[in-house]
Amino acid sequence: MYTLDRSLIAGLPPFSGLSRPDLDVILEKARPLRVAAGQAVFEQDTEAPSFFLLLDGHVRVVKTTADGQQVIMRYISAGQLIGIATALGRTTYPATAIAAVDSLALAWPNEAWHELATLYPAFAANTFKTVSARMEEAHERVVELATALVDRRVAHALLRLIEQTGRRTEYGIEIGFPISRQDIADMTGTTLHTVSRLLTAWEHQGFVRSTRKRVTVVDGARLLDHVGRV
Amino acid sequence: MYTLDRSLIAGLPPFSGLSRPDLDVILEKARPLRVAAGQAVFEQDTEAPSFFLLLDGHVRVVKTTADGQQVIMRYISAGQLIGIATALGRTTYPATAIAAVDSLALAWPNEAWHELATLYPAFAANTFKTVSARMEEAHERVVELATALVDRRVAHALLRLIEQTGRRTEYGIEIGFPISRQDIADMTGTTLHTVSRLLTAWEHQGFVRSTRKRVTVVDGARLLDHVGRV
DNA sequence: CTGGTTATTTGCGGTGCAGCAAAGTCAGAG
DNA sequence: CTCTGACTTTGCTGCACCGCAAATAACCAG
Repeated sequence: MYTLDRSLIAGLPPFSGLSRPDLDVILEKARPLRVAAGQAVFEQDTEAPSFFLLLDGHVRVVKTTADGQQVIMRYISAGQLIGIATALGRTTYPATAIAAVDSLALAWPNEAWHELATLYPAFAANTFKTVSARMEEAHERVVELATALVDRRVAHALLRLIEQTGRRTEYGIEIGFPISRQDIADMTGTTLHTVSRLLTAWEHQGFVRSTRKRVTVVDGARLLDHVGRV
Repeated sequence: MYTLDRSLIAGLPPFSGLSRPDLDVILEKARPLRVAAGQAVFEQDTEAPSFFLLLDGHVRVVKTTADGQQVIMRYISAGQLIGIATALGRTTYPATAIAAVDSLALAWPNEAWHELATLYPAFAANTFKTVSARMEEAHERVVELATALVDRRVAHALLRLIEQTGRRTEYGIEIGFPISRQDIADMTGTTLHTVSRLLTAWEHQGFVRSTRKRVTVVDGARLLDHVGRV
């Protein structure tokens, strides 16, 4: 058993601008959901009955193509909404969400979204901002995939990850959850072999350090400069 | 001089669900803008004073990278909004918009968007739908760029274009505006040379026909099947 | 501690596609 | 009609990257 810390939730972006009583009404409708590492929060192309707020942990959102290839669309950290299919007018999830570590989420039934969106304009506005931001991120990724070489794409992916989830360590900034070479490859449209080769090369040059499922960026600026050359 | 055909505009997606008097108020605030083929409607990274509705013609939305490479994000056809930077909370345009043919647009000052969005909920909701749809398109493109080979990407691009703008002709369905090999390359992250080679190969096989800046898809189904094989 | 599973490294050969170069083709301006 | 610039085709060469294979290396359960 546990109790929700409402004051923590009140500060999260999806609910910014909402009054405390309003928030209580909203939280009333949610149920907590624990997800073990490696387990799915929801699966691509299945009926979408709920949307979620990640309270703790890290979740990767993965699209699988018809021929089985996987692409990691994004990593979700605590405080972010996920699986908001209903807000986009969909009835199925467009991707699978897998917990990268043991995670805790709140789940709302879809009906709640529509109630909340009409009752609390700030909530609808926040969702719109989120969707806008994700559209722009996706556009930037399209540009990068269409124009940049693999080393640049992988470097950018690492820098984005440490920006979103990085923790200071003795040697630099470490990505805040376990991530394999395969995962990084699935984020950047390459193979685990190529990622492995890049990481070892960069480790020799002192830009990064890595062990099994852990990556630390020692000097992000020099890494970016390194891959920047034509 | 010309007069707006309000009944035509009333049927366009961005304004669906709005009453005729409401629409008149909205149209009052717009000014017409003619753009010759090859001219920019707006330019990337410049101040965004207005948003636009394309009434006639075709416009391509292009992002240019720091090192000068171009990526065509989308083609806009008549009836679609464009340059809605302000709706996304931006003050500059994230891309350049170039008329592919002589085109006609309506331009509204940004202030109008915020007025309209608050006065007419249906307008805001339509915009949200548009942004959601573009986010999903962008996600699909990320997946395709990350997993599919060039021939598949080019084939898909052609099929999307004929779906959006195709006109029946004697031999098949022709893309509704002039488009060069370079343009197709900029849509799919490849080079004009590769596109040229693909088109000639496909022409020999009877899938497409093409002349200078014109592409006709003869048999889309067989083309897709052809590039689908591993 | 030990065996088994999962993740990583690294070499080698193959290939999809870019880049360069040059010729050919078409359209519009004058 | 012809000249000029824009577009397209096509061959050749090279390289970035993938795919396969096999050897470590790290973690986990019992």
